[in-house]
Amino acid sequence: MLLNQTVEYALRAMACLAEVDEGEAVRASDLADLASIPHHYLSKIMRRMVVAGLVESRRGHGGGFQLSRPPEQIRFIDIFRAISFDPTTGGCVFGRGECDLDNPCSLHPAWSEISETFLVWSTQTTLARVRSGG
Amino acid sequence: MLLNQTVEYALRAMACLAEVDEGEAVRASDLADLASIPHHYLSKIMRRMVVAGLVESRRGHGGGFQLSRPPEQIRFIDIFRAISFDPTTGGCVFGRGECDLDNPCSLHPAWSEISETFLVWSTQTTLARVRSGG
DNA sequence: GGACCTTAGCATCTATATATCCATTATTGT
DNA sequence: ACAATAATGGATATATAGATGCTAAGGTCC
Repeated sequence: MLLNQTVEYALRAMACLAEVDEGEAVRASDLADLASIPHHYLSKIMRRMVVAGLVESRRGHGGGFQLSRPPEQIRFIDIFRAISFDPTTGGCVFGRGECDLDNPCSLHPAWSEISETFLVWSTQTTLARVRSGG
Repeated sequence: MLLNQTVEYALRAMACLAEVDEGEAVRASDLADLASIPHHYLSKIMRRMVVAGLVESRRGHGGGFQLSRPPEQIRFIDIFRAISFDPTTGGCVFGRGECDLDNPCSLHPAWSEISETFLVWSTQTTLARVRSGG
């Protein structure tokens, strides 16, 4: 798969949250079932979403998780960064410090092409895309 | 980073091989220095390239590795598949069996957009791109 | 044939990602 | 106040990725 397991889980969980009515909290265990994610592991992931400010949590009876703002204001890249998966920090594929736009390594052009594309996609795609299904 | 470490190493090593003159073998240790890859780890990666038929190896004095065919005939996806990183086998991000084009999950459209893009890129980009630097 | 070079293969070790368990804390409803 | 509910946090287990070391096997050169 293109992304790692945790990133995939996070995306799925957030997509599920975006599908439920706003103002309604979803319990961690329900979310786990809904998105087919190991219950306990999901808790850890959701915590990171809360810390990043993407999700609000309520404890106690009737509690659960819900998006802290409208789906159209939550970009995929926000979710990625919330779990420390930052596509922009890749740097040179060669790992060479001296590689930059002025003095690019041989892989640079081909690499930045796809890397830029991914960055743009994750910046422009929001959870609203999920709800509309478009 | 977008790709995992091993995929990145493989890409770097192959790019280095593509840069040297054809017909000239590069020793594993030289290649490791050139591409900044741990020596012993590179050996394992190169073995996979040999098994996949992308690279030929010669033992003994004057031996080493070299591409088994011209750079323009080695696609990035060939390299990825050689180390079991196959971007096409991702399937549904939701992990739902019932998700397909007729009955897509809510993440499907957004997801297949970037996933298709990556597939096309890795299929159309070859090591020739590395040599020309374009 | 013998000395030397270089990949091949295996076994192992460490780090990180992934997953689980359990006690604790906060909140709600009665 | 009490009991039930649900997130939180820490400790720990398991799997996989990443890295290393050593010996064997194959090849070159004199």
